[in-house]
Amino acid sequence: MKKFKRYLVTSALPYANGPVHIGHLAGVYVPSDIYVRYLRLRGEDVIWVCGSDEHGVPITIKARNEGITPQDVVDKYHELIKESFARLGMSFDIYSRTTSEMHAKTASDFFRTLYDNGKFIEQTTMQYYDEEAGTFLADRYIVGTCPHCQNDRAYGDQCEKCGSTLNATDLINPRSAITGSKPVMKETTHWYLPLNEYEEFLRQWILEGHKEWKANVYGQCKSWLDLGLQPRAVSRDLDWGIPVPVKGAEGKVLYVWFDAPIGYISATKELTPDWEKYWKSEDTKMVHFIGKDNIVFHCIVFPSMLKAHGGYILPENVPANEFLNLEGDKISTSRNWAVWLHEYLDEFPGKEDVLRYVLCANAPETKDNDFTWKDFQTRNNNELVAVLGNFVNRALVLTDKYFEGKVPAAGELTDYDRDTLSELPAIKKSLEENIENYRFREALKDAMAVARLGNKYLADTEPWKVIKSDQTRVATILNLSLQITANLAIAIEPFMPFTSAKILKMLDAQPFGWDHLGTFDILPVGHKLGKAELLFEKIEDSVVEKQLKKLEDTKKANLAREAGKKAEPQKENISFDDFGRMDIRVSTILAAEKIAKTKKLLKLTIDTGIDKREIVSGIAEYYTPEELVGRQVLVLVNLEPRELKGVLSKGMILMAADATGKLVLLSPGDKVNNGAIVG
RNA sequence: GGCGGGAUAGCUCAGCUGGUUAGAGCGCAUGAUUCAUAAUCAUGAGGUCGAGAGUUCAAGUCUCUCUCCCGCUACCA
Repeated sequence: MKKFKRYLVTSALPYANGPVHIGHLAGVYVPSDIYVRYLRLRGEDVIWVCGSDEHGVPITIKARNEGITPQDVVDKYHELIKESFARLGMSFDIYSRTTSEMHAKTASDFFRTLYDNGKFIEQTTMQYYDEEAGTFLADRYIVGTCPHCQNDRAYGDQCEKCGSTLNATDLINPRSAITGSKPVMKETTHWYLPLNEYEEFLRQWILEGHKEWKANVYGQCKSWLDLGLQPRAVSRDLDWGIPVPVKGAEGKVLYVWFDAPIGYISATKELTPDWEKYWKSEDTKMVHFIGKDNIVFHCIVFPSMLKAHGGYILPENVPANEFLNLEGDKISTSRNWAVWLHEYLDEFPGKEDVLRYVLCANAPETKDNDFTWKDFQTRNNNELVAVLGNFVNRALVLTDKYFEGKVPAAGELTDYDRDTLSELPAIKKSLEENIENYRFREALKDAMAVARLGNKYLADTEPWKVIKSDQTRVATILNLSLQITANLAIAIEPFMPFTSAKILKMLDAQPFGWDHLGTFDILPVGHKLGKAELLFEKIEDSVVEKQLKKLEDTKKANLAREAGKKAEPQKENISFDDFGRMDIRVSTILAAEKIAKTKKLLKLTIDTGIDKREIVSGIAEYYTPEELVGRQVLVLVNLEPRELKGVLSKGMILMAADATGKLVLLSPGDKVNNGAIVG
């Protein structure tokens, strides 16, 4: 195996348009902190860089909605994120931001190098332009009527009501989100990174060279490569971001996905003048910690950028986690369905490690996982309090009671003592292997095994009984128990640094290096211990109930918001003649069948009274074919026929969307003959 | 529909290149114990490894088909 001299660890840059929640933590930051703390304990040369990702359209939109500047938005969240990370003990060597001067220069130079070396394709296309604001409009800045569901607040890239993916040019009656004016098409030039030219290199590097990557990561990459890569635009028409450093590119900035990963480089530069050692030496091991939504950018796009630039090393591994759900539902910032880190820290002071423990023990390493407050409570009470805290407390209290809080001398060891101690090196080995292979859940179990070992040792040796007959033996037992406690402090440090520090304080000791793990003379005989205190406290049902109530309230608030949503504003007036041209008839569904190879489409055979015909309708998600047959519905029969998936659809079934976007059929209130005119 | 990931004890998950009676933590039952935050320790119950077929002396592990869940993607007149 390749031997590395130093490590460069990066964690996905959190996007500065909101606070950090438990999903971010479990997926990215907690695992990377564990990894980095472990490497440091081993005395490795390691740096860990991260920072806020502060460019991009969503931030400008948020700023506009709140009536503040984009800089205000990112300042606010950058500070909030940075502070809450620090409070949770995230041990970044640097937590920077992409609005820093260093980053602007680094990203700009990076682009310029690629530009000068002819690595980009320049392409001129037509895009919407707002003449009133004098600016091109990003997809998100164009609002119009969705061609699918008639929602007149659809965005240029997506309709949030029906979930359709759109192109800005699909919108009916497009208007600018900035001024409300009607945009015009105008020529614009952009630069594209021809990813297709890197396909072969990526294939070799990933598919051949990194078969050891996690299944989800490797699989995603293979999927992308097999589909074939397309050139990807790296610039945008926007006034928030890093200006494209090319003459004539005024009003254009680097695409946020181009500049964000370069933020890792900028942050390293800010951290150390030696930055090149970490980015350009083959004996540096670079590891990107990310969530699964970032796989393509870190495994395909960024490596292609680095390759195009030349001189940079590539990541050795990209351990991406899946997603964490909350109480059975997907975490959502917009629906406020999350446990926010800053709120947790305020509501659970002194319980930083509890969250770290629970998120690691239940991390979505191989598949999406669920965070529940009940599980949080159970793990705290039955594992942290009962196993870890209890063992440390027992060892210290017993020493205090029998030896006035001084480390007693170990006499001759029994076979049982030796058997117990021999477990530690094995635990250490397993712990190391698991961390080095990014299996943090298993690694945490190993660390906890040290405490379990200690509890078992005390239960089996029964010092509280032996003390009546053999004080020397008890001295040995407690010496070993305390050595195990010291071992425990080392083993849990990467996972629970606060608790580790507390144990050290109780032992009145300085941090031990990783090398001491598995040894039994860490604490010298006669050493006076500090004061024992409880490491963890039980979490009562009422605390859990309070959090559940909070989430329930969020749900209620969301429902109320949905229900209270104002109806869409009325559309422009039309003439009676316009209306008269629509031919809507009452019809009966005679047959319904799912169209193969689609998820939403049903082929309906209907009796319109005029004839029997087929209509394709996208309601398969809401109605089964069986329940449709025999129902009377309203049908727009003179709509231009259109072929869908090989079936000619002659007309449209009228439906209404409820608050959740679910489509509901409309039927006559009483039985009416087929063919009856609606109007 | 295509692609990727997942489906293993009540719950949360390990099971690497196929090899003896399928493991862990929590929960449950029983027993032991009282130094400890009613914490601990031991023992046990509990699994046709999503379904079916195949390859093999041998399959949770490989192949095929199917079902369900998650993500990306196509489909919505």
